[in-house]
Amino acid sequence: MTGQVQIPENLSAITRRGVSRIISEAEFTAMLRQGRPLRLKMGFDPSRPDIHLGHVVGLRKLRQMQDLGHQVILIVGDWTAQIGDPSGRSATRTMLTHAEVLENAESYMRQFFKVVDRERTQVEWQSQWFGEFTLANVIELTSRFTVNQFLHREDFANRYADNQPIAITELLYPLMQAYDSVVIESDVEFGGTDQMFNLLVGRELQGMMGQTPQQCFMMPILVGTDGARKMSKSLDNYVALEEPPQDMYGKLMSLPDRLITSYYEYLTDVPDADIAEMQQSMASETANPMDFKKGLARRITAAFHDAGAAESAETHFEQVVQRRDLPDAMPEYRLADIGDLSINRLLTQTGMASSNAEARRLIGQGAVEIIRSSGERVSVAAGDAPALAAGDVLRAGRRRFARVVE
RNA sequence: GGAGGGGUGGGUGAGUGGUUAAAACCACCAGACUGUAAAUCUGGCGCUCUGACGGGCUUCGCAGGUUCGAAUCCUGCCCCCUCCA
Repeated sequence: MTGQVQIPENLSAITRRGVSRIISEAEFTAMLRQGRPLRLKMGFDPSRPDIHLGHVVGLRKLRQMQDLGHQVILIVGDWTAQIGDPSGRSATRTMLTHAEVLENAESYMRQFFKVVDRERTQVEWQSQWFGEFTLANVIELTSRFTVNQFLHREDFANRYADNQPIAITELLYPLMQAYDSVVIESDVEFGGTDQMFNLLVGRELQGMMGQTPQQCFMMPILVGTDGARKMSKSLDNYVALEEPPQDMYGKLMSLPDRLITSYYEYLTDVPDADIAEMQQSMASETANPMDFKKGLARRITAAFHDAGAAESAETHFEQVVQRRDLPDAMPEYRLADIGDLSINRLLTQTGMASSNAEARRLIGQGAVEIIRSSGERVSVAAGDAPALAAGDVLRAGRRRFARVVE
C-alpha cells in the first residue's frame, strides 16, 4: 500500500462525531499527523453474519479514515467465534462447522463492503496464526495476565457476583483478540464501547511484546428501534443492511422521535449544524419530527439501496401507513383456488393468520375487511363465506393484505 | 470425591395434588386515539371444532409410575448452576 495520506485540518469530524471515546486521543491525533497510512483493525465473529445499523456506526468511521488514505485490516474471527464474545454476557457458544464459518464470513463481507472500501481493506483469518498455535504458545500468552485483572472487567465481575458461570474459554477470548492486534501490528482498533476491555488488552499486549500500543477507538452503541435497548438481532429491534427498502424505511419510521438526531449523527453525513437546528426546532415544536424522520429514513434507505428505491418506499409508507390506503403490490390469489373458502380459512390459507384460532381472533377484533374494487369496504363476521370477485382485497390489520385475481 | 440449588408458555418468573391452558411483568397482535413515533385506554395472546354458548386435544427437561385427578408425589435418565475438597 502506498502512502498518500491526507491530514485533515479539522480533526473533530473524526475524533468527535459518532465517537464515544478514544484511548488515547492525544496519541491518536499524533498518529494521524504522522502522515503515514495507519493500520486500522476491525474484527468480527463469523457466528453472527448479519450486519445492522448498529454496526454501521463503526463502519462509517473506518470508511472515513480510509478516505484519508488509511488501511483497514479486517480480521475474520474464525477461532474466537467458537468461544463467543463474553461482552454483554450471554454464555452461549455454538460450535460452527467450517462450511458455516465460510458462508457466514462471505455474507458478512458482502454487507461490510457496502460501507467500507474494499480496495483499502486487507482480510486476514485468525486461523492463519491460531491454526498453528501450540500449548506452549497458549501458556506463553496466558502467563502475561492474571485472573484478577480479568475478573475486574464489568461483565465478569457482575457475573461472578451473581453466581453466573464464566467459562475458562471466555477468559481466553480477550487474549486471542489481543494477539490478533500483535500479529497484524494494528495501530488503531475499532469497536463499540462494550469492547473496551478487549481493546485494552490488545493495547497492553502489544506493549509487552515491544510494539507501539494500538489506539482504542470506541463508537457509541446505537439504540434500537424499540428506543430502549442496544440495537441487536436477538432483541429484534434492529434494521438489517439487507432489509428490503420498504421494511428499512418503515422500521426507521417506527423509531421513537427522540432518537432522530442521534441516528442522523451516527449514520449520515448531514452537517452537525443542521442536526443542531433540527434538534432546536423539534424542542421548540416549530417542526414536525415526522418530517425529519422521513428525511432520515429516505437517506438511509437510499444509502443501502438507491434513491429510487427510497422514494418508492416513502410513497408506500405514505400510502399504506399514513393514509391507510392499499399498497400497490400485495400477494395475489386466484379466485378459483380460494373463492369457496370461509373467511377463517382464507386468512390461514393466505398466511395472513398463523392459525385458525388467530384468524378468529382477528375477525372478532374487527381487524378484517374486504375491499371491493369499487372501494366499498365490507366487514365480515367469523364463519362467513364471502362472495369474492377478482379485484377484491382482503385486509387483516394494518399491514396484511391479499388480492384476489382471476 | 462430597453437599446443595435448579430445568415452567417468545423472555423474566410465580405456582408444591383438584378452583391451573397454568399468576404477574415484558415482548407481541388487534381495536380506539393519532400529522410518523411515543404515551394512554380496551381486548387478545397453545392447537382445534363452533355464529355463539360450549366442547375436544396437547403442554410445565425426557421416560415410566402412584392417584378418581399431577407442572405439583415416586422411580430412572438427561442437562445446568453453586459451594466444599
